[in-house]
Amino acid sequence: MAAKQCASSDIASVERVVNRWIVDYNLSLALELFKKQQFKDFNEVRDVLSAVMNRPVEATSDMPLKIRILQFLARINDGEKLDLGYDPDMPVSPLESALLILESMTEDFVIPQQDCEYAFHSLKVMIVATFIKNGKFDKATEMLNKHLMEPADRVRNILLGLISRKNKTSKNFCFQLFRQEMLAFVQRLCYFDVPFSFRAAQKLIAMRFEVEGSDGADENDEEEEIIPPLNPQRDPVPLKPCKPPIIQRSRLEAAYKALAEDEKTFVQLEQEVETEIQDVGDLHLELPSDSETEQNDLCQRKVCSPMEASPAEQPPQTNGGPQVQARLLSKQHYTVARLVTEPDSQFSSQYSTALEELETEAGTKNPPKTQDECREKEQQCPVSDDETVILTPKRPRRSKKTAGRAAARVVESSDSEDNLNKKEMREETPPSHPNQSNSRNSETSEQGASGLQDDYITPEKRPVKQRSTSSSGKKRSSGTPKQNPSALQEDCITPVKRPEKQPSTAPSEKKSKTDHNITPEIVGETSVTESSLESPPTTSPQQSVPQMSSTPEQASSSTKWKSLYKTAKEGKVTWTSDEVDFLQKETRCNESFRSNSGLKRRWTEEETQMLKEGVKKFGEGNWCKIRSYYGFKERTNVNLKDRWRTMKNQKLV
DNA sequence: TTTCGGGTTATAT
DNA sequence: ATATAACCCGAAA
Repeated sequence: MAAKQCASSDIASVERVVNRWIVDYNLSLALELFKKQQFKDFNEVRDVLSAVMNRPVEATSDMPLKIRILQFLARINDGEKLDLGYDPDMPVSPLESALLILESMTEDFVIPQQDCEYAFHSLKVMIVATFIKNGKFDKATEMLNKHLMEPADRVRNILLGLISRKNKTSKNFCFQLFRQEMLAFVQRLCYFDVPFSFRAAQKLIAMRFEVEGSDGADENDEEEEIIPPLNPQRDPVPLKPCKPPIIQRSRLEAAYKALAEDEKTFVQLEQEVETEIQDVGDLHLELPSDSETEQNDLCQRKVCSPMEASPAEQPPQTNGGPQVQARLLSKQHYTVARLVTEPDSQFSSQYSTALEELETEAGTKNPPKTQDECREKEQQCPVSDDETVILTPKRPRRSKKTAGRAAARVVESSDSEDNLNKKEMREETPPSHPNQSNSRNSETSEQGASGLQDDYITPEKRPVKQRSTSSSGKKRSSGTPKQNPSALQEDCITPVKRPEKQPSTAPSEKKSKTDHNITPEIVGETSVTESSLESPPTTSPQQSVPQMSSTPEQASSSTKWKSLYKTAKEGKVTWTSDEVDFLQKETRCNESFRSNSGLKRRWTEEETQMLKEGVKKFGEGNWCKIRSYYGFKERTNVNLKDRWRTMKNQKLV
C-alpha cells in the first residue's frame, strides 16, 4: 500500500527533480549563451525552459531568482524589438517589461542598492533611447517623463535633445554595451552554479572516454540516465559522478548539526564542502562566469550540490525535506517566489519567525541546512545572492500584477491538493508553514496527473522544435487558462508574439561602437548637454531660439553661450514650451547656473563625479580626454583642471 | 593644442 | 569684508 503511494509519488517526485536538473542546466546554459552573445541559441534555450516549466519542477532556493534573471535577460535581449510583447495584459515594450521585472526583483529579493540603481537607470535610459531610435518620439517623451525625472540628469538632457530634434540616429546608446551591462548586473546578483546535469554529463563523457573499449557505450550511458529516474528506489541515479557529492552531503549534515549549536563554524564547514565539491566540479564548465562572485559560489553550491549529491535519494525525501526549501516550481517559479511572500501574508509578515519554523518543522536533514545556509549567506554575502526564496518574504508585494495573480491561484490550488506529507505538515505546523507546503502541493498533483512519462521524456526532445516550442508554450497558456501558473511562466519567459528574431534587430544593432552605451559626447551633435541652460539653445536652434540660429556653429560656443545666456536671462529669447519648462526647472534648481558669461557656474555634483571618474580613468592632466569623453560640453579643459585643483584643495580627492 | 600655475573675479557667508 | 570656487591669462611643452 504504502509502496504504491510511494511509487506514484515517486514518479511525480522524480519528474520534479529531473526537471529541476533540466531547468537548472538550461538556466546556466542560457546565461552562458547570452554571455557569448549567441542570442538565437539563447532564445531557443529560453523556449526550452518555458516548455519545461509547464511541467512540475522542484525548485531550489535560488531558482526563482535565476528564472527571474533569465526573464529579465530575455527581455533585454529583445529590447529593440518594440513590437514584441511579453505581457498580454500590458502592452509594453520588452525593455519596459524588463523594468517591471527588475522592480519585482528588487522587491522580492535582496539586491545591492547601488547595483540596482545603476541597472534601473541604464534600463530606463535605454527604454527612452530605444523609442527614439525607432522614431517613436512621443513614446520616448512619455518614458522620459515617466522614468527619468531628475532634471539634473545629464543623460536625460541628452535624450531630451534627441527627442526635440527628432534625431533618431544617435550613436550614443549602444544596445550591445547595454546588454553587457545588464549581464554584468545579473551576474552580480546570482551565481550560476555548474549544473548538476552538466557535471554528470561531463563525467559520463569522461567515463566513456576511459571505458572506450566499451561497445555501445553511448546507448548504455543514456539508458543510465533515463532509467534512474524511473526506478528511483534502486538508486538509479547513475551518476557515478555523484559519489563525491554524497560525501559532501553527509558532511553537510554533520555540519548543520554543528551549526545548530554554533553558527560561526558554518563558514568553515562551508568551505570544506566547497573544496570537496570543487573536486567534482573542477570540470568546471565555463558556464559559471568565473568572474566575481566567489561568495555566491559558495553559497550556491551548498544549496544545490548537496541535493544533487544524492539524486537517487531525492525523490523519496523530496516530499518531506527538500521541498521545504525547494518548493516546487511546477509551472511557475514565479509562484514559488510569491508563494512564500504573498499567498499567506502570514509568512511574509514574519519573515524571521517563519524561517525558524521552517527549520524546526522541516526538521529534516537537507532542507534546513539550505535554509541555514541561506541565512548565513545573507550575513556573509549581504548582497543578493541566491537564497532568494528565503529572502523573498522580505516584502509582500501586491503591486505586481503577476505576483498577485500567481499567488492567488497558487493558494487556491494548493489547498485542494495536498498530499501525503503535506497534510501532516499542516497539522503540525498550522500557520506559518503552510505556505510552503501549499505551494508545492499545488503543482505536484495536477501535473502529475498528466502523462508523466511523456512529459518526462519531453525534455530530451527539446532540441527538436525550437520555434515551435515557444509557440506551443503560448498556446498552452492560453489553452489552459486555469493553469495560471504555467501561463505566467510562459508569459514571463517568452514574448507573446515572436517576431522572426532578426528582422527588427537589424536597425537597432547598427548603433554605435562608442565606449559607453551612453556617451555624453554626443553633446557635440545634439548640442544638448547637462546644463539645461546652455543646452536648450543649441538643442532647438531653429525653433526655440531664432536668434541663436545666427550662430549655428558651436565654434565659439562658450562665448556664444555666454551672450545667449545673458539674453535668455533678460527674456529676449523665447523658448519652446518644453524647453522652457525644462530650463526653468534647471534654473530653479541651480541658481548658480550661469555659463561663462562673466558669471560663475558652479560645478554640479554630477559633473564633479564625472570628473572624478574621468581622472580615475584617464589620469590627472588628461583634461582634454576627460572632457570629450564625458561630454563636458560647457566646461573647458582648463575648467576641469581648475575644478580638480579646487577639489584637491578641498581634499575631496 | 593642451596643460599648468598664478592671478582675477564672482559669489556665498 | 572675507574666503573661496570658478574663471582667465600667459608660458611652457
